Amino acid sequence: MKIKALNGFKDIVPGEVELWQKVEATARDIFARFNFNEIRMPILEKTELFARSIGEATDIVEKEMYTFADKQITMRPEATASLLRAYIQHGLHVQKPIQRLFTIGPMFRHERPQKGRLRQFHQLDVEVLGTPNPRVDAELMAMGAMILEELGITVSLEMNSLGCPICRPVFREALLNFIDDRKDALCEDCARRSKTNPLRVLDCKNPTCRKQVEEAPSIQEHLCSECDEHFNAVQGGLTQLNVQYSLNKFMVRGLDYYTRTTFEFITKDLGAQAAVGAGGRYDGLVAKLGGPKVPGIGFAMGLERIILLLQQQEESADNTQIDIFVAGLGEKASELAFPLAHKLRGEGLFTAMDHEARSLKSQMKQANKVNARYVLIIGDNELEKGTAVLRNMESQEQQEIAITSLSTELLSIILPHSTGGNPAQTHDN
RNA sequence: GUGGGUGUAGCUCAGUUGGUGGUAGCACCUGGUUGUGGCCCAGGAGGUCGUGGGUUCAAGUCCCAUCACUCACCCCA
Repeated sequence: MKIKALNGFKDIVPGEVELWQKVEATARDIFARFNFNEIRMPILEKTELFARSIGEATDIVEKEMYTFADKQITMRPEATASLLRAYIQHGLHVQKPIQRLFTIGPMFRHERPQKGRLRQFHQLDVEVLGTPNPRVDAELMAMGAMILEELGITVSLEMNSLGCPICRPVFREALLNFIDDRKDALCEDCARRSKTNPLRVLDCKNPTCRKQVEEAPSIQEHLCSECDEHFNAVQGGLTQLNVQYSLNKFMVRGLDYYTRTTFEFITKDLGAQAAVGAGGRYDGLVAKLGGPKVPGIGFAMGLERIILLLQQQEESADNTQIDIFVAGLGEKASELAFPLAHKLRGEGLFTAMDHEARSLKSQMKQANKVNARYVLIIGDNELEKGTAVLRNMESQEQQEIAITSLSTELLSIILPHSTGGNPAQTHDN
């Protein structure tokens, strides 16, 4: 009986992992350009943290969390709660009044898996803490758009405001009245939602609900003057930054903590899982978790969904490269080649070699397969002469090099990777 | 949690009315003269036909169950 990965859990194997590296590298690069700092948190937290931040009555907390009940600890279903906990615990607001933070890592939710939805999935998550400035809202959306754009993913950005503790209850009341008038026409789910989280009735997918809801009151017309001013300023900022967006009065959030600005990056190409990224402002949350009274805003993107979109676009995967393949022929030569390869690696060369004592033809094939730029051939002939043969795989030219000065000679001929970085990133040229 | 679809080689898949598992493609290994890659050719290796029952002289094929995967609902990134 073979042991397989758990349902909803996936391995990322060579050939696919290169795409992940590309996405993460692009995101990190852009985070740096926007002056964000990385933070990493543990995966396990006290269950209470998520109950308090995400909301007791949300689906995530009610039935989707991986919890060790006896220990009252839970594997994080999202990043914001953990990040804020760390922010509060380390007093980061004292060190710097405005913190711009990002994190990348796995999240866990026990849902039925489907396309673009796994039980362990990965998010990149961004939070700006310490300022209510609407420019930050616009800047964040612009950054999210830039990441997706540089990856070559086309999405639309939809935005709404959910108001604040002052104006949202007023709107909620108006909405409840509206729903009450036509509750018979709404689907079962919406009947339930109207009690638990009436705002969610607005984004029901059921066509008849949708039709009913078209006439529903708009939150955008119920905003208090501060929220309305903020909402307008965010839109002004987006225009200044030349970010395309559309307003969607039906867009609400499943998590309790959002206030004012909310937004989603939507794609048409992922079936039911349309949201590639989503986020919004949560001005009361830090205080609610016992921290300072600072506003915050953030968003998360689903890496699996981004990867799926990239895979749909182009089958181009990796081409990792090797600087030199060391081919030893015969026992004596291999005896010399083995430590030589190690030395080259120490010098910074990406070096491959085969330990199975195979034929030269076979080793050449391998060298070709791993994309080696050069092959160094050491056999009995060479040992006698005190030389080795260096073959340029592309030009097919070969030259002899004295074994005594081998590594310095090689280094001068084979320039190490100019980027010095991950070979997966050098595939552009 | 609720529905639908699909399970044959590492991957993508053939498999006729039940009659010994494929000459299929990709990938892998070894060869095509003595020590040179990509192309081509030849050979090789690789499978408890998801699992467990049942019908039958005979089941990959029919029936039941179960598990897994997958899509959708729900929810969300």
